[in-house]
Order: sequence, then structure tokens, then C-alpha cells
Amino acid sequence: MSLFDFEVQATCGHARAAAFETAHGTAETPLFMPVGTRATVKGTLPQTLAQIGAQIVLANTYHLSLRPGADVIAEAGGLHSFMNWDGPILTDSGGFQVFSLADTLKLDDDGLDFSSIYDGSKVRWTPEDNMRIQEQLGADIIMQLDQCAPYPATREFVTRAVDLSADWAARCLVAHQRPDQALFGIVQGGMHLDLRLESIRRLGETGSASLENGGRDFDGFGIGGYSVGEDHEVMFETLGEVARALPAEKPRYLMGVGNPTTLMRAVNEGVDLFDCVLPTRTARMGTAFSSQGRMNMRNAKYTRDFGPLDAQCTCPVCTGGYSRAYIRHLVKSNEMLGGILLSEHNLHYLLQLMRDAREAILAGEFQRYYASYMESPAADDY
RNA sequence: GGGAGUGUGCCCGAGUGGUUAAAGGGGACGGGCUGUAAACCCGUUAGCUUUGCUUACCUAGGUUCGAAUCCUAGCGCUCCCA
Repeated sequence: MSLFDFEVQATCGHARAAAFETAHGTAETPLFMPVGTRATVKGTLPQTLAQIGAQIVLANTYHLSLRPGADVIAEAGGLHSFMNWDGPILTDSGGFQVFSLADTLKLDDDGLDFSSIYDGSKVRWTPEDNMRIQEQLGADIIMQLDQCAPYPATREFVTRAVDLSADWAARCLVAHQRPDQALFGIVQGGMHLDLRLESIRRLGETGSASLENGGRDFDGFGIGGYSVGEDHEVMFETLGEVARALPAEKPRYLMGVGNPTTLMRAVNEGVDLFDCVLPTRTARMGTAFSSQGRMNMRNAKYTRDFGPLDAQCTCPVCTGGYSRAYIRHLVKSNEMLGGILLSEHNLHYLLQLMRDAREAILAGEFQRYYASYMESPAADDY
């Protein structure tokens, strides 16, 4: 396989099993990607990530460019060397942060101005600046700068976000230089199917134009702007059509999702990649995913429960002698090990869920696997 | 033996006559978390026949229209002097 090849190995209904080649190794889909915003998956050692089978890890351009600075990371030899993770890395552009937490944001024809959440200093980004920064960071997959519309938002607002994101996608594609980095465009359009399809059409147009000029096409597509506060069902009204309107021969990445059942349903709709802070954040707050549904480990009922978090789980925590009672104690005592163990378990849970889905697709048994999952207590997060 | 102080809800602690079923913190209990400014945020924490009633600020009496708040006695604890 050559770099960035996305080889669909099997399909089962809309669900796909595929492999994607990066400069730091192959990733097999469907795949959940742990989030390490500040070049660390909170509470989790890189060696642990490797042990539980993480394949791609995320990092964030907004946070890292402000602290410690893209130049520092470049000087360290890039993100892989800096964060001591040898596997594939994906950097989000930081567009999400720029729009969600910069209250001093100013947009103009050429780019945007915002102030740093760390020290208030003024920062200016054009899409070209953003590409240059992500090239300095050196991830294997980088994301275009985009605008993620909040929910609810007026149709006019979402339309402008689609337009701006499409415009920036074209500029990112032109500005993107490093041959060892894949660039993903991002679909916006909120909950409006027509706007989503328009967004996809423009990304396709941009890619074709680039190819005609001897340039590159996007190597994959992010599906952004979902999971921003709407009900699950609202997302699924359009997600399937949106996913399948994207080129079949490229990875489809549903950004910021999510909980186990949403992942399963999205796989069933043809999505390949996911990232979410949920497993690690909820872990630090005391929640465990399990085959029996979510567990709040602060609950008194676990005080004398000396069994593993999940008897069916093969993760190092569940097979390593850590009991529910002990983990509850750690969480209640605010001991950091509680969050560490739960993070490892939750990440493993989602990674394993996707591995199982992949196996089922390869075996041509995904429909049965999916139906049995949806009927199981694991699907309680709906 | 003498003197000074103190006693508040599970714990610590604010409150010195009415708007106090009682601030604030802790603990306990429960909920939330979705391209991470989150080891964070929110709620509940006397009982009941619950738009109200009952019982409550060491105990027992008293003053007052009204007391956690003032007075008397007792009990407990703390400190100082002998």
C-alpha cells in the first residue's frame, strides 16, 4: 500500500472495514482515535495507548501552537518525538476552539483574529498560516481550518459556515506542502441535508480542480458540526446520507463522536473514524463504560463490589486485579490513579468495540453483531 | 479551689432578639460530561397527611408579642491562676 491509500477490505450493508496508510503506520477501520489535545491523552502513557491498541492519536493545533508553540515542537523533531508516540497522529486545525471559546474572534475576508486563552495575546490565522503551523507540528493527518456552527443556529449562519469552510478548504489544499502528511477536508452544514450536500459538492469541486492543476486531492473527509448539542436522532436523520455522499474510496471521519452506541450506529451508516474526549473525560469524572452499560463509579453500590469493572472486558485494568470497590475508593478519594485506570479501561472499551465491529464486517456478520449490540445493556447510553 | 471562655444540623463553622429550617466549607448521596481552558460542573442532605404543619441550635426553667441569640441553674469541654 502506498501512502494515504485507503483500501476498503470489506463492506457489510453500509458498514466498511478498511485500512489507511500513513507515514507512521497503517490504521485499520472502523477506528476510534483517542484525543490528546495538548500532546497527551490525559492520564494515559503512550505505552499504555500502544498496549490497548490505539492506532491514531489526536492533538490540537490551537492549544499546541499557543503553548508551547509550534516552533518548539518543530525543534523537538515534531509531535511524534515530542510526545514520545511513534504511531500515527492527527492534528485538528483548532477551528473548533477558535469558534467555540474565543469571544474576541474577528473574521475578515482573508482570515481571523482571536486572542489566546492562555495569555490574551492577539493571534492572527489565515488558512495558510494554519497549514504552516500544522506542518510544523508534523502530524500524519492534518485537518483543514473550518468553522463549526453551533446548535441551534440559523440556516443563514450555517450557510455562511459552509461557505467559509469550503473557501478555506480550497486555500488549505493549495497551501498544504508536506508530502508525508494527509490533509482532510471537513463537511459542514449543520442538520440541513441540502447544505451538507452542498458542502460535499464544493469539497469535491476543490479536489478536482487541484488534481487538474497537478495538485493533490483531499486524502479523507471530516464530518464536522455534529454532536454539538442536538439529540442523537437529529444527527442520524442526515448522517447516513452525508457519509455516503462522500467518496467511497476515502476515509470518513465523524468528528467529536462519541459514546459507544453512537459509534456503532455511525459505523452502520458507513463512517470509518471517530474521536472524542468522552471516554477520557468521563473516566476522570468517575464513569466507566461496560458491556452492561455505563457505570458511575461514585455510586455507593460499588463500595463492597470486589469484582472487575466489566467481567467481559480484556483490558489490563479488568484483568489486572483492580476491583470496582478499589476504583470507587480511588475516585471518591480524588486519587489520580482512579482517572488513570478508568481512562485506560474506557479507551480500551471503544477501541475493542471498533475492533469487534471490524471483525464482524470482515466476517460478513456485521448486521447480526450490530443487532445484538443494540439489544444489549451496553446500548444504554441512549 | 479561683478566674475566663465555650457548647449550632453527619463534621467543622457563621450567626448575639424577629426577613433563620439556620450562611459558608467538608463529608455523604445522586446527576451531567461528545473535533478537552474540565482530576470539572450541577443538585439533594430534620420529619410529615408538603402552597402548609411539626420538631430543631447541650439540658431544664425563665424574660418577651417573638429566643440559636437575653436571664437562672445544671451538665460537658477549653485555657489561665493556685
